[in-house]
Amino acid sequence: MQPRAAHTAPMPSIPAISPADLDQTDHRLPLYARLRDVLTRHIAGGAWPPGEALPAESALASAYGVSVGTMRKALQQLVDEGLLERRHGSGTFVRRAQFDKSLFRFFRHAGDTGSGIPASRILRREVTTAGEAPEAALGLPADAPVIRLQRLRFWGDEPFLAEDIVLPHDRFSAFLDIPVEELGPLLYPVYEQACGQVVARAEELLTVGAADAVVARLLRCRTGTPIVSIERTAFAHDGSALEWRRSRGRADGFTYRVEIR
Amino acid sequence: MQPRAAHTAPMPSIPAISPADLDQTDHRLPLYARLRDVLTRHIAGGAWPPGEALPAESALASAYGVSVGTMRKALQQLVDEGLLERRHGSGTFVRRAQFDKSLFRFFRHAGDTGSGIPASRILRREVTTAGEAPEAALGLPADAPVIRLQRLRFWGDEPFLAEDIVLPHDRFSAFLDIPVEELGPLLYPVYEQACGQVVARAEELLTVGAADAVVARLLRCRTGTPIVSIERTAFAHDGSALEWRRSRGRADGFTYRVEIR
DNA sequence: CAGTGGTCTAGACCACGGG
DNA sequence: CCGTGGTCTAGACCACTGG
Repeated sequence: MQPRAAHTAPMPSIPAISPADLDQTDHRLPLYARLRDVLTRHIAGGAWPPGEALPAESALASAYGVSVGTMRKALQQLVDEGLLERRHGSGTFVRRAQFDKSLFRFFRHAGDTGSGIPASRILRREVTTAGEAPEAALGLPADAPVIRLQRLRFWGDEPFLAEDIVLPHDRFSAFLDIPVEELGPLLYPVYEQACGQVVARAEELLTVGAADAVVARLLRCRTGTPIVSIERTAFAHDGSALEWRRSRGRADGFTYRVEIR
Repeated sequence: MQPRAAHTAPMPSIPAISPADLDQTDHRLPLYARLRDVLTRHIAGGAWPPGEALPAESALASAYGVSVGTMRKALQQLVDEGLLERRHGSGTFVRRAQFDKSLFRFFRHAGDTGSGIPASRILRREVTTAGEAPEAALGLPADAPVIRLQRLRFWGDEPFLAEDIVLPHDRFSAFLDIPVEELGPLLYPVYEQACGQVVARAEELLTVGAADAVVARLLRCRTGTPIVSIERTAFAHDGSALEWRRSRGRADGFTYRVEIR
């Protein structure tokens, strides 16, 4: 999609909505799906500030020259994907901090409040070729270039999670333009805004093992300490794999909550 | 598969559909939601054999005296819940074996195939009052009567999972009429067919701990062996809690897979 | 109160599947 | 070919929110 560089000017606050936007979408898709994609692009581009209302569905419908019912179907899909929130009587809103909720799960120690985002420090960022597990998960050939990230997360001063993150270099080359110091604790918004890559869903695989020497040093525990490992593969709307991530933390005090539907 | 209440007569193969069915639903709900509930009841009652088609949406709509669009919305909700499957050009079908897929997650040991349902043995069934964790999760008063089930699951001869299951006695009294020997490995279909309770979603909470004496005996391991515990609370469509369940198994060889949306 | 999203209708046309 | 579900339209009416 539209990979934007790190230094672009802020978006205009009044988004340019026009029926011509539809021409930039896949003509084979149904109209509501093309509307959904157009709106997704506007939302990802920051056209409407999170927390503020979009135009009314009737206004959007006439702006794009479609019926209200069709626009409703597009909007509803975005609600299902977690991008929008609709409030009866007041309007349609861009959801903020969606990543905390559905695509973000943490190790939690007994004492913490469970709210807030832990601090993180990036230990390394490099371009290499992926190992076996990541490349299989990302569907890449054995020698494809990838961006590899090593990160450590903290509650206060205590490291509790060691992360290895792997991104396909092709889609994420713009990610390398961003100084490591400017990366905040949340990466998915960066993927969206810098690389135009939107995470739609993810799979996680949990296992329990023992700390090896590297992990033990990072987490300040002994080799052999019980460790929980979470391998996550994140996917785009089209089903292609965007990111592979392995997070490891001490098993004591570990808590993982899932909603199943 | 579908264990039906022991003494009931077989269902009629031609379901009696009539607009009067709607009177038995909550009048405060929107029409499509009431249609959804009516259809759920028919499906749970076995009105349409799994794998065979329901009447066409237009036929259903006129049978209930509603418009096609409204009927479509009801049917779509059942698709989202996994009860139905629609195939363009051929029809609407009751899905079989839905419980394997979304509401069923297992401990898996390295060697197993990952397919199939493990055998299970029920060790105890009794009516008591719940402990602290279950009663809080079920939203019951401290001294409410509950049905408590202790169950052990096997891969072949090897026990790998010890389960404690708690059900509110009020809703599940019919469950006690079913002989323990007739209970198969899947309980949710029994809840549906014997007690009319349909599980719509669930929450699971994973933690890692050590085996106490009781669990160690059941799982044939030493006290203190690392153990994974999964606490699940299952909810009905109206949001009320139906079942609390804690499953514990050895941490080595443990695997848990989740899809996040 | 005016404006928003939520429900429901009635119908047209299209795309797919199987006989 | 016919019957199925999928898309899209145009509109009426209701229920909720906020000033």
